[in-house]
Amino acid sequence: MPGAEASTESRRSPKWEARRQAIVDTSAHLFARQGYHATGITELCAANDLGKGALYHYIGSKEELLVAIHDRVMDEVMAGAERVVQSGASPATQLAMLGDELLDVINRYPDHVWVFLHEFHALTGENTDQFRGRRREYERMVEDILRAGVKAGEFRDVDPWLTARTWLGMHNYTYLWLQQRGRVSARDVAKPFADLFLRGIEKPKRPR
Amino acid sequence: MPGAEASTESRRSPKWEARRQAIVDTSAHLFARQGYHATGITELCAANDLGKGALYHYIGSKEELLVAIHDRVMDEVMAGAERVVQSGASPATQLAMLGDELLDVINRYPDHVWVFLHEFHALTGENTDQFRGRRREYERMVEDILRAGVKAGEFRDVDPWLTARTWLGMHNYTYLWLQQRGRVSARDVAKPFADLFLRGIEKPKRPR
Amino acid sequence: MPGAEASTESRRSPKWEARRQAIVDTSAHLFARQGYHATGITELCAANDLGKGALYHYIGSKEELLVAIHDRVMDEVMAGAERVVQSGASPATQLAMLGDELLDVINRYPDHVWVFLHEFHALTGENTDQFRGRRREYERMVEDILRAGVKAGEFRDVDPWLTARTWLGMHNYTYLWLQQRGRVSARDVAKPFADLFLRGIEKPKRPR
Amino acid sequence: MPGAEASTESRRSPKWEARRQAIVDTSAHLFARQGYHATGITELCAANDLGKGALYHYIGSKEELLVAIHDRVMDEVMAGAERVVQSGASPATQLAMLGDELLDVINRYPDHVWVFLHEFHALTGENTDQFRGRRREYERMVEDILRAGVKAGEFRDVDPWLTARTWLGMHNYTYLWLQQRGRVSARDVAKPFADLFLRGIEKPKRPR
DNA sequence: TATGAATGAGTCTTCATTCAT
DNA sequence: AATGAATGAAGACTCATTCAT
Repeated sequence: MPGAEASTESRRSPKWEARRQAIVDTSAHLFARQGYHATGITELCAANDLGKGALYHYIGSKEELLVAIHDRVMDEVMAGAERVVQSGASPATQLAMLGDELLDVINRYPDHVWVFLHEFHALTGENTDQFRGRRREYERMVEDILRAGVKAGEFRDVDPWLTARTWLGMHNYTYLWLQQRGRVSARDVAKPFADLFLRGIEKPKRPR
Repeated sequence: MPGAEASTESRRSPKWEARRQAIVDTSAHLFARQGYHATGITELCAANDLGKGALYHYIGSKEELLVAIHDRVMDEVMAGAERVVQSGASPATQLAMLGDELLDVINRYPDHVWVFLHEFHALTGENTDQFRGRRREYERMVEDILRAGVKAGEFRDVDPWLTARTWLGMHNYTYLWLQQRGRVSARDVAKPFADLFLRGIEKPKRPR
Repeated sequence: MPGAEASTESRRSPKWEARRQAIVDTSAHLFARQGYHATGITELCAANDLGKGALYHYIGSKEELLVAIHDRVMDEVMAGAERVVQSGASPATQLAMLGDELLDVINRYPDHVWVFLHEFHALTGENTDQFRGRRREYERMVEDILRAGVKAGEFRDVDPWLTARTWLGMHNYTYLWLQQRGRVSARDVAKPFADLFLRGIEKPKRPR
Repeated sequence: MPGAEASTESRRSPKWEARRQAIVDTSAHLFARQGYHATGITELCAANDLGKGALYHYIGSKEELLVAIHDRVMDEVMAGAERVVQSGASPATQLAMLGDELLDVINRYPDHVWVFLHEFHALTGENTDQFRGRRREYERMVEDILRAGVKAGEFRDVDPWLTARTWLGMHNYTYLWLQQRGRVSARDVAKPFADLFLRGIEKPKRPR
């Protein structure tokens, strides 16, 4: 059940919703380049060609903007994970698919992901809890796939918790450079990643 | 040699240096927990039990503090890398050693590393350039080891640039959780990392 | 005659006038509970179930709203005073009647009176002058009754100016608590007030 | 136990304390003339010849300023009431003394009292509760004196609750005009007030 | 060495009001 | 009659930094 933006029916007009989305995207770009705290409301106004009042008409508050960026990322990431889980493929295949999906999100939303991975601390109160929860949910999915692979004898007897974090580090960390190279698609990275990782955990035919 | 703290001869008394170092460490802790921008000078004063004037006597400016934290990390990381390079070991061994050293730094300076990986954007002017440079230098060392391993036929024919970033992601990303678990030492993580990574890139005896 | 609402002929349709009056009353309630400055236009819109444009169609400006509330109070108060003066009763009776009338207004328009007594400062320009004038006019009526009573030998030789303000204080101050108690009518308060006040100023049969 | 300003030992230097008090007084004047909400921080800065940062160094927040003004009034009022209660005089005398004390405060702190009586709503959270409590405490003292007088047969059988509010209205309302006249002292008003009020509630020798 | 008062540009946010639709 | 997007000045408050003591 991905993309649950509180309610399916928007409380505002589609025009408002579209403009808001544009503002969220523009702001994500600025936040990614300069940092959340270092980017002022005035700067956001200029970038969106809007007065302060008008900007607040769309965003509610600066933190709501941050939440919207986080949502964008998490919605996409969880949607991808959902597709993988429901494919019913083997653990190894699922892991490769999951990498594909994750890098695809990082590739399509580099700014949003940057913000997501850097500015989590700027969230306050229940926003913190909400995203910590969603993040843990995703991490557990990775762990579960690993556990399944180990149980099925497909993978070595690795520590699922630690190995999941290894996998996550490899993939998440790409937000720093994924778009620097003139690569055609996220697959160009996801493929070698899956190669390396699966070789790294696969059960050897004969003990080394 | 690494760790060029502007000049080898301290411009201040040892007492001053010691106090300054203490302030840097205390501040790193606050920055790591709350973020650089979210931590005010007044808060630093309270944490260090010092008035504003006195604090500035030691730190020069808030950004200098940030630079000092970055230095602490980079000095340690580069010192470790230096030891590895000068060991003259095989590429695979060097990679394992490098992981050991890196995780050891992350383990010993979790706050500093957190700040290092999160607040790079807060640096301005030539500070930005300086650390970008040092970071690239380290990345190139990883690439070089990989390249050497490929050349020596120890590793598969992987892309050194991409694979270096894979390795860096795996290891750097541990700053988020390395201290959460009751692990005894950084080795407990470095060992499985090396296992997984080396299996992932080693040249198979027979083609798969 | 009181209640000069700028002109006797309404410039707008009766429907418009009715709706405007409803808005004035709703707004008085909000102003009384939260204060004039603390109540925003947006809040007034919500309370009246109207958009901003529509609200302004009826109110002209926020200050006009405040003026209308002041008018409501002053019109009622002066109308009551007029009835008293034209009764031709004795000074003591007139004072009692005036108290009845005044507390009746405070009882029927608690919100409006609250605003009237608290937010006078928020009026600007000639609005300030207008209501200062009407207020003084009322105060003078009280003074006049007292003066007449003294002259007629009904009251002691009190200072009319000071005694009028005593009377006003007693009565006006009730806006703070008049509705808190489950009293049936304003008379329940007006009667003891008149008792106390008239005893307090009546000419003693024999000097004390 | 009047004047309990949280603690007797000030946490700041006497110089700071003095400057703060001066700011409180200056601000009370502005608030009294223009209203709390209508007076901006910038205006307070100008009136106190201080920059924004420096002003906040002394006041903490605008609401703290409001609290300080309220405290000034309540501390003085309660101190006066305490003196009266401990005099052990008769109810009638106590009532007269209390009027003296109250009008003296209004006379010495006209601005503070204006703010106290007008801007109570601007307080938030526990500040609201605190002052509501202190105010009720004072009201109860007036009620108690009246009750004692009735019980002792000194006063008629009046309703203490209602009569206390009558007394309070008379006296408090003077804040609007007490300083307008060139009166020498608060006693010039307190005396006629006590005369009127005591005659109004005294037990008649023979029933009227 | 150390204090803390002072600075003033900067922070995010809200305001009453207007106007094209 | 009514909408709600847009304005931009003003709101309260915080910031890193300086400097007389």
